[in-house]
Amino acid sequence: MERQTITIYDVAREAGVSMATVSRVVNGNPNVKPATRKKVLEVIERLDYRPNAVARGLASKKTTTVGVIIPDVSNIFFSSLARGIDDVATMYKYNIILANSDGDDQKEIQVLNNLLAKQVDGVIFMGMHITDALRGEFSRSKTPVVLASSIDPDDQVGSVNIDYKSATKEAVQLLADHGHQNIAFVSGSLLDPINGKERLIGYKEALQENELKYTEGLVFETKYEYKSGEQLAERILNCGVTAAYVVDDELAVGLTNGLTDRGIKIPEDFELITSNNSLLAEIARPSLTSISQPLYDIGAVSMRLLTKLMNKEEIDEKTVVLPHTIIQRDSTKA
Amino acid sequence: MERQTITIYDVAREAGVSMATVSRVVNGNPNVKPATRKKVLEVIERLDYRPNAVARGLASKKTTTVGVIIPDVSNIFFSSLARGIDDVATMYKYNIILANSDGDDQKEIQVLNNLLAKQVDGVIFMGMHITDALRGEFSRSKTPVVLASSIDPDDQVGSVNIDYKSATKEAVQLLADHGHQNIAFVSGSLLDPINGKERLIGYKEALQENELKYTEGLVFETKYEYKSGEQLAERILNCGVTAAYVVDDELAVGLTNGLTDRGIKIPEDFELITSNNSLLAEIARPSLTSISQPLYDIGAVSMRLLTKLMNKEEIDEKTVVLPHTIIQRDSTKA
DNA sequence: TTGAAAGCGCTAACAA
DNA sequence: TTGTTAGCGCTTTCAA
Repeated sequence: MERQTITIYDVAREAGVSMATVSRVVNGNPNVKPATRKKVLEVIERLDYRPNAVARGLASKKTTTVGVIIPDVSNIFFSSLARGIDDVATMYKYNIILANSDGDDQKEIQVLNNLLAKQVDGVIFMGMHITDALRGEFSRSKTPVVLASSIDPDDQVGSVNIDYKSATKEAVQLLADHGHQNIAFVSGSLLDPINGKERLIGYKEALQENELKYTEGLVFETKYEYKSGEQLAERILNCGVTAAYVVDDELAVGLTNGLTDRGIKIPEDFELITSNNSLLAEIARPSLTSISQPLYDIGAVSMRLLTKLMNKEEIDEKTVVLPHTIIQRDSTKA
Repeated sequence: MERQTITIYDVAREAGVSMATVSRVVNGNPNVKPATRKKVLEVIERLDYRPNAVARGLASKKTTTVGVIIPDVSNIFFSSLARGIDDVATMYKYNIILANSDGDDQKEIQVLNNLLAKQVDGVIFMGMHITDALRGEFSRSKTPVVLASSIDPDDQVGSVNIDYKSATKEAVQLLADHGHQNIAFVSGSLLDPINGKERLIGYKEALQENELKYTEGLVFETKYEYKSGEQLAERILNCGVTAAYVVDDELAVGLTNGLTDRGIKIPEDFELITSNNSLLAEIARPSLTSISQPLYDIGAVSMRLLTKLMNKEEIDEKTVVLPHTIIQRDSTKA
């Protein structure tokens, strides 16, 4: 009783038409007489025929699948992007192959090649920085690539981001407006362009416009982890800091809890602004004032852009910048 | 200057061997003379040949891809599972196609069929409940299926879970030990077997063993959302409840914050235990005592089980039950 | 150890 | 409107 796979050929024979005709009705080609279409559809139904997407992919050179390279799905920041990507992908009848890279340069390349071997029609990449090697792989493949919430100095590929520099500047400005003299910049690796090029510059500009001195001692480089934030509390206090701009929510919550555990009152004694407005910012106590990056939208728009690239549609602008706002919560004074 | 795709045929010609031989060396078939292998490898390198996985899939009827149906990647509970799945998948050279279902019965079926059309070698399903329709689809396809953190009364397919009943019982026991008379059971839909069959029974058993009366009024059915938890605080207090077992972390944090906002001191006036030990339980203030489900491991073990199923290996037990513990934090008294 | 050749299930000219 | 016929790029007998 082995279940026999029904092929297009079986349907053609049963319906008394050619494979081509069956293929046409399956693909919604209008050049089929209604009566024929009806007959074929009936047979398809009766035989429970399901087209084999792999064969289709080989013949048409389209897999309706896109590769998504993500540092870590279990990180709420990236998974929010991923959700936006998948929803739009589904909307356009694509599936996504999701591959975790841990932000590791080697893995990223390996994963990319694996994805290309699977003939994905496009790739969405999330990562903190783009190595030359990776850039090389991108450009030698003809497969369209879009960076989601990742920036590349020379934008050969599409990308969707917010204006990190301005956003940071606004956040730091808000802190300066509240009279803080020592405002910390709490970041992940400064080698990542979003931190080192965009945000840090925004931070410096804001300081400058408020006639505050920039000191390297107030720039804290650490990991995007809850624990790291917690541990940072002590060091930050020792530096006489009274306000901080933090680039990551998990880190920010760690810092918040670390400060609170040391008896610091937020926002009375210390004000803090985080960057991603993920659920964590809302959940934390006190809840965290945050730059609102439209994470879901960044994912969604990235995928939308990718569909255009895959269709070779005319693109007005390969580099999309989405608007951001600042959501005031309880980690800053009203 | 169109980049010509290099096929196995090109390699064969350049190396002066047949396609079959190239195929053998690519697939590591030992029946190739070392000298020949070397020659072929050189040509592959020189031409930068990359095998087309789609063609391979069509010819071999294996895609080295598995489908993963997930209610929502952006939910930390599921994304933790997903991470475990992907890591093991990578280890065994599989890729995952991730598809969000929103836990919607219709979508689940649609997504499953889509995945099967793509000829995935196996499917991992996460979802709160399995409808008959879905069960039907599972059994009529020959593709192996594993449920990750989802239970099915008649276990036709593989599954990996913890013992929800016992875990719940232990949690409620701990609350009863602390002298609480009115312990709430805060759940998602009771129609979902994990809640309605497993956990609720564990709750009832614990009550019974402590000679506490079971009242429907102390069973709260709501959504797995932060907001829902927050809103529940008022209702719960009105019922004279002094302790709660909550099935979901997001919900639990919502409830915790809702209670705290109303001036309730946790754990002094109210004790609470949650179920998933995700990052949220750690981040919340007070931090939440939680059943520790090894989420990553459940995902990892599910995928491992699936590889066995796909290889038609002998399985000792299709239904895996992983151990759980209770992590004591600050939402319960020491 | 190697090669020839028949598919895998479908799409897409091209012809009719 | 429909059918014929090449492939798509690879794996896998079967023979040599």
